[in-house]
Amino acid sequence: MLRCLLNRAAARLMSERQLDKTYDPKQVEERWYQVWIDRGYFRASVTHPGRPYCIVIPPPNVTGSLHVGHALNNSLQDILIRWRRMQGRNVLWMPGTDHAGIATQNVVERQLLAEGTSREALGRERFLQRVWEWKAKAGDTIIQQLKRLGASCDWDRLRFTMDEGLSKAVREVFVRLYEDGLIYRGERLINWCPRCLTALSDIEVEHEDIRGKMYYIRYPLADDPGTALTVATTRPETMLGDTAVAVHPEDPRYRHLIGKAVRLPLTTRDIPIVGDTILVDLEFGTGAVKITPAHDFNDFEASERHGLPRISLLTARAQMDDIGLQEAQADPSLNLALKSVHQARTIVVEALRERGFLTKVEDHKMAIGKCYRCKTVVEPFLSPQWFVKIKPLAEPAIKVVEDGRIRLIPEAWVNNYLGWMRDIKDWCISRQIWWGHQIPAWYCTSCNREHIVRSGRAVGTTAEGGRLPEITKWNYTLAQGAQPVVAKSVPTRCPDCGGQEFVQDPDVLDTWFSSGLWPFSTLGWPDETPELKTYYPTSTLVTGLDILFFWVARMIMMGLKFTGDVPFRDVYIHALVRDAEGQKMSKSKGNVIDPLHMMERYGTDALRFTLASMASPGRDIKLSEERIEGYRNFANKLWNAARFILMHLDGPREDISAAARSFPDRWILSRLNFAIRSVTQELEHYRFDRAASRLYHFIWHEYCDWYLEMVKPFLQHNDSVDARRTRHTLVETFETVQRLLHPFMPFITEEIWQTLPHEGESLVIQPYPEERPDWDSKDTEHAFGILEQCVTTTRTARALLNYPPGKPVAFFAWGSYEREGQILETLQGLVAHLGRGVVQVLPFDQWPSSNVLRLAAEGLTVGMVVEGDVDLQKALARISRQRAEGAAEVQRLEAKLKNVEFTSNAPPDVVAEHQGRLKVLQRDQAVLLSSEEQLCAIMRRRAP
RNA sequence: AGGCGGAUAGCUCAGUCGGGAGAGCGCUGCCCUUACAAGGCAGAGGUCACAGGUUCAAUCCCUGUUCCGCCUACCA
Repeated sequence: MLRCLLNRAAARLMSERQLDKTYDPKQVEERWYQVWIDRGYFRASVTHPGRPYCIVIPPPNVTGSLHVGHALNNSLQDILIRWRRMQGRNVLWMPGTDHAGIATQNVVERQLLAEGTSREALGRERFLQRVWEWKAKAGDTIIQQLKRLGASCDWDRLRFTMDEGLSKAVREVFVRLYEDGLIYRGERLINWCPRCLTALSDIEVEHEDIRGKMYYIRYPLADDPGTALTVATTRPETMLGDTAVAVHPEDPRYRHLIGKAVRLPLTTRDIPIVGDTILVDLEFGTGAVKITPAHDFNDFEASERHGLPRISLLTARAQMDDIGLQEAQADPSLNLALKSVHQARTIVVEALRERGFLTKVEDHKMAIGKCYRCKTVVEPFLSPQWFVKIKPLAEPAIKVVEDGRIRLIPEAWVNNYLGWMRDIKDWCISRQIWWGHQIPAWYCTSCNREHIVRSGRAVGTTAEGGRLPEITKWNYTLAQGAQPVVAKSVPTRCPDCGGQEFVQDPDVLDTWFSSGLWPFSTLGWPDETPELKTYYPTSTLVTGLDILFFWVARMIMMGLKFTGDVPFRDVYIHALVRDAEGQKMSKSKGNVIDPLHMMERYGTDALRFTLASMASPGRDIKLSEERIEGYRNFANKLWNAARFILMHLDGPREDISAAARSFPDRWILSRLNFAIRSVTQELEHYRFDRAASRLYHFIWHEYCDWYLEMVKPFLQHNDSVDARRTRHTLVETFETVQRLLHPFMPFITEEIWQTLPHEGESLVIQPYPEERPDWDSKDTEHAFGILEQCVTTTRTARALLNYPPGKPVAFFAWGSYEREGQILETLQGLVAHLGRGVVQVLPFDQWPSSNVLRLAAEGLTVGMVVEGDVDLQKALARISRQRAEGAAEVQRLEAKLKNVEFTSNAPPDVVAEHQGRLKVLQRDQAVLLSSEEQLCAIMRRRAP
């Protein structure tokens, strides 16, 4: 015990001179990242040699904070980027942030609320100033966190979606689309968030199933109140806005009623009965459908088909609107004005019931839409909005994916993408918020006409409501505090009426409008910059599937339209990160794994490696802290391998020809080459998980568990030829390992690499390992297989029999001496070293020789077949025969064996069960095993 | 409602020629062997969801069923 402690103390003294015993990420990461930045390794230049390789970062919200989804997304990008950089490509990783319109505005509005004020109170200009201030303050956070993650972006090129350059691109795109007739303004039914007070596009609405109710309401015929049509609805409060009832023209129940009218309950209005094949499903409900054009998308379309009026019952805050109620001729005694939708429903249902119109209420499963930013229930809302006519843009975007000019990885998403694109609806791009790119549309105050210009400058404000063009009144009324700004300079003169004053549209563009331009706007478009020429189309896009439609689809459409080329070649789509239970991470559930906390605790490399190893295609990632801990241990393992190697490097190194290399050296080079080949292949196929797993297995199990163990005897005598050569291979292989692993674990590999003998100033710019066919050695790997079996067999037998660790074990092999036997003989030293204790290798065909028996008499004896074609039954028969014929010597020795018995007849079931497997039978039976097919011999320890 | 994905060890998951059932974590036993106890060695543990079919042979291919997840969606 004492000796052990002393040994450990001595070892610690020795090692502390070089590296600490455990890897401490903290003091390594910051230091190296600063060096990399200072030396400009991440800087891209169009003049760099090498084929361009470019990734544009999915820009995170400028005021956001790094969550685990970012960590995954950016770890994978950094792996690709570092790998390609080391391969000598001209690499650009373009970083940037997104202004994230609604999300950011909401954040600042919450701050204002806490201060007891509001954006309306501040007014548009001061509010925007406030957001810019917040952006200046918080905008750096996410960037610093990405740096912490090791992201090797070219930070000098950092862009923001509301930069002047990018804003210019946005206006240019808007104008060109307008000129091409692909942008239009119109009063349409859109999705409206009554909390954010803005329109949303279709995909910004999240659907959620709820248990609702279906209400059946009688609509009496106007000319025959005794007869009634019964309609079914889930939203009875909107019935006041009905402007027709539809039935199927082939429905025998109702077809004779088409053209007649019903008296709408709770109102004094008569509304027509129309025939409609699209809206009405004969099988569903009662077969009669109320048409409420201002509050339902289908009904809106039906109203277009039949030329029906639209009555909007709701205010922007989703309250019952006084004017709308009057228009609907609703019974004033109901007192619905300014009641919420929910209250209105109660009132209307109660009134219908009292007056005998409500015939039935039943449970009904239905879906409601919620705002993706604030989860408020959205309302279909009639309002003037800007739209992009999307079909002409979608068609080429479908084609490039069909053609394979853009590859989606995994391919499973192709169908999803195509299906969505083929069914795509016009894109509502106007938002009634303030934070974003204001729409470059100006209205003449005299004639109301709109003018779209590339640049417009406001020169004076007016509070005169009278000066507002009719066309913008709704928008300005809604945006209280947004003072109309009059422009006298641009456009200079209204071409239609000669008017000289203009008011800009107060709305801003959907955030995704500007991020849709990201791949080319960040490279300088619309100018023909060298960057654009060099790096566009970009190479790979790495993104989560949650923004496939929001962002990726728009980039493809915009890229094709404005550059005539695809924005990227490959789209790698990774999964969502969930918690260990598979739940979506959210702050409210409290199941968030904070990547910053993980980096702090386990090191950035461990986090990155975890995320990479879990990035299997087609499955969500269930992240757990234990997993990260496991890879922290992996980093530590690597670290200690480095310590071991450094500890043995004091001494000369000698390069030698391949032929003269030692067995362990030849073996590890062959395995290393295999690792290089597979890691590279897996990366080319975006199989980060497999690449990571190969690295893990190679480094831990092949390199550390076997190679470093095998090498120890070679290093015993410091100046020996063996030691000199081994040192050379140690450096050669371990340096290669650092390069191979660097894209995954950039920090620890740099730290280790710098302490190894090396050429060059940083691992970041070293070449990535390439295949070395001359390192391949099938023979060596075959021999290693035999060695491994011998060693494992010995250890297994020893463990199961509780055989003392230090006591010798005899080992004998069964096979042809010329082949495997000879191999084993040459590896005797290694078998002895790895198998612990004294091991003798004997050709098995001498068995039972006196040598073997002598060993057996002394202790545990292990034998195995090393050649595949031994017939078990025959072999066992031979053993019996030899014993029966009985060399006197054999019998004499056998008699001496107190506790070991040789069994010449393996039980048939044992043979059947264990044939071909390296396996020990039972606790009291030692042995023995096989190479490929055959069980070989069984020794039984007698019970004491 | 449609589409897609998944179901393999206690847990999380690999397994893309149709022939060997695997890894990590967890668990059990032994071991502080001079790189590493965040370690080493060994071990237990599976009807590859279910039912059919094709085949000499199926975790893998086909059909159907069940359960879970996701995406899309205008059934009032």
